[in-house]
Amino acid sequence: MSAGRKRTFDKDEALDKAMRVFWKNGYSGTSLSDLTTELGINKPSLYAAFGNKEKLFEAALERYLSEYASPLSQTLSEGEAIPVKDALRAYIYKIIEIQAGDENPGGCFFVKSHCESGGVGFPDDMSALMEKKQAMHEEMISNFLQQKIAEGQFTEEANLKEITGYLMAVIYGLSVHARTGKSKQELQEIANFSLNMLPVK
Amino acid sequence: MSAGRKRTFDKDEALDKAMRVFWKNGYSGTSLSDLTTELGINKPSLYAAFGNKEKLFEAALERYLSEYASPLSQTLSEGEAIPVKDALRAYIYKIIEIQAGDENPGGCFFVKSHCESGGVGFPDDMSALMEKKQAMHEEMISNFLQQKIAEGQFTEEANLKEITGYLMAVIYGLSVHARTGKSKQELQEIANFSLNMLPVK
DNA sequence: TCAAATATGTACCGAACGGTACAGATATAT
DNA sequence: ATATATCTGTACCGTTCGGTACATATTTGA
Repeated sequence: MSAGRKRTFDKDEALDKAMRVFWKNGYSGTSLSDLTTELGINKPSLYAAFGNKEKLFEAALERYLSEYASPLSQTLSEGEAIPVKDALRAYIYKIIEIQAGDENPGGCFFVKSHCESGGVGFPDDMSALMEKKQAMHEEMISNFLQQKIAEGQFTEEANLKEITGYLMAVIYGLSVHARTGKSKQELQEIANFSLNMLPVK
Repeated sequence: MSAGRKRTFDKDEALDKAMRVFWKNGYSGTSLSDLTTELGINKPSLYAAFGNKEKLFEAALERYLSEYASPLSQTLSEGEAIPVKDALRAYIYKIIEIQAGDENPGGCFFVKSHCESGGVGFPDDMSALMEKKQAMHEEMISNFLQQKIAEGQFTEEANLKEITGYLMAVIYGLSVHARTGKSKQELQEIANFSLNMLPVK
């Protein structure tokens, strides 16, 4: 073990708190004071542990994706034997739990960041990173749907690109609805309505 | 006419520019320097004309709604004799023109503001105002759909609240898609896909 | 035991923030 | 013509911004 004084806070816990602060306030809307107050540490400790504001934001976003997005994606890839609508319903219900859960800020951290992306205060590197993550998410959904199409679960005229874009739009839309304060139940109703209309045999 | 030196800039033009700056960067992401630079005036002139940053933002949001949202709403209310899908398609196509138009920042100013709402840097009064505007928009769409249901254009099991929530989700989702850089054509395909599945007779 | 290494708290940095005082310019009303 | 009203430009206000220097407190390895 290396020499030196021990850190008095849990780094992972601190990152989780930082993620929630950014999730609630956005990158531009969050100050270092907001962070140090919420994390209960002071600036030098924060900088020693995470680099700077931009790097901390990036770490927070990565954490959000690995903690929330990736496990949900597994829901889809594991649901191979399940009818496509049921798999998607399970997927979207979990998303709703996150975005409308009382323990979290409303909505989706990723969507919120997308809305900030491109602005003058938002780091260009981050915009580029988000574009990449966005493409990965789209590809994941597309792969899942491709497989279901190959399995013959969709009707013949179903178009992969359209369904993918549609599903992402619905997910994005639910996220904004969640941010505006819609309840889990309302979101679930909308999700079911959206799924029931899919061109599935 | 009142005495005093004349204003050297067009107030309406300045407000339009301010709207676009906020639209691109958000409330927290926009500084007074950003505004004075873009508007080509200095701070005392800006304050004399618009009050302060918060009031200017409010005026910009109101302008966005009256310039873009309200005329579009008229598209719907005028389309009384038109089949519901065609009316909605015309409505959403116009939205797409705005949100993916090269002359504008990407996405929807209102959705972007909703994502900022509730954050520490965002004025509470503004959050309250946006909630009101949001409710008005929802009611407008709901009224339109109610009428179409009354006309018998939807199938019997169609539920007003669900369709309204669904349509708003689709519109929100398209807005986020637009912010991530999707082309007008892609957005139109997604819009058509979304509309074609509606439970219309 | 003591030097090296790491974390902490205070106190500070220059820059940018939102906002304004004030002097000078320019218009109208009388 | 002149008093009054309004706008403009400069220069500044106190505060907060993101970020850091430095002294002190702990820890480990030798």
